[in-house]
Amino acid sequence: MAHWLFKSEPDTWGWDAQVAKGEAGEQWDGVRNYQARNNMRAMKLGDQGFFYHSNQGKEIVGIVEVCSEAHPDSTTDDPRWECVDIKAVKPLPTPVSLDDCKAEPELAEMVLVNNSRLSVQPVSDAEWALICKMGGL
DNA sequence: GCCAACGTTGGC
DNA sequence: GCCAACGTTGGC
Repeated sequence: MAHWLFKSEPDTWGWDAQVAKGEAGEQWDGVRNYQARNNMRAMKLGDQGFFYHSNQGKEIVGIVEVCSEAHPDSTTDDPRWECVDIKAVKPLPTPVSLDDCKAEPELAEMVLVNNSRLSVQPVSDAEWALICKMGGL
C-alpha cells in the first residue's frame, strides 16, 4: 500500500474539520499543481496518508484514508484538476513536527523536508513506519 | 510581515 | 521552445 502526506492550513481546513466529516470524508479540493494532482491520481482506495498542518503547528497531526479515488474537482470547471476524497482515521497521540522530521537523519530525504511547497506528497514505507513510531502509534 | 523557492503564464 | 515576469506558498 502506498502512503501519502496531505498538507493544509488549519485555518482553511484543519484536522478538526476533517474529523467532523467522519466516515463520509471530504474531497481534497483546491489543488492546482500538477505534481500534487498526479500524486492523487496514483492513489488507490484504502491508501493512507498523514495530515499535516502548515503555517500553524507545522506538524503531522493525524492519519487519513483515501475513500474515493481521483475524480473531477467540483470547485472548478477546469477539467485538468482532479481530487480524491479522504476521511480521518485516527489522530497521532504525539504530533510529529517539521522540526522533529528535520532533526531525524533518516527523514532527510522526505519530501516534506526537501520540497515543503508541494501540497500532496508521497511518503516512503520507511518514512511512514518511522513517523508512526515517533507519533506514538 | 518578509522573503526565498518554486511553478505557471505568456510574449517573443 | 525559451525565458522573464508574475503569483503563490510556507517557513521563519
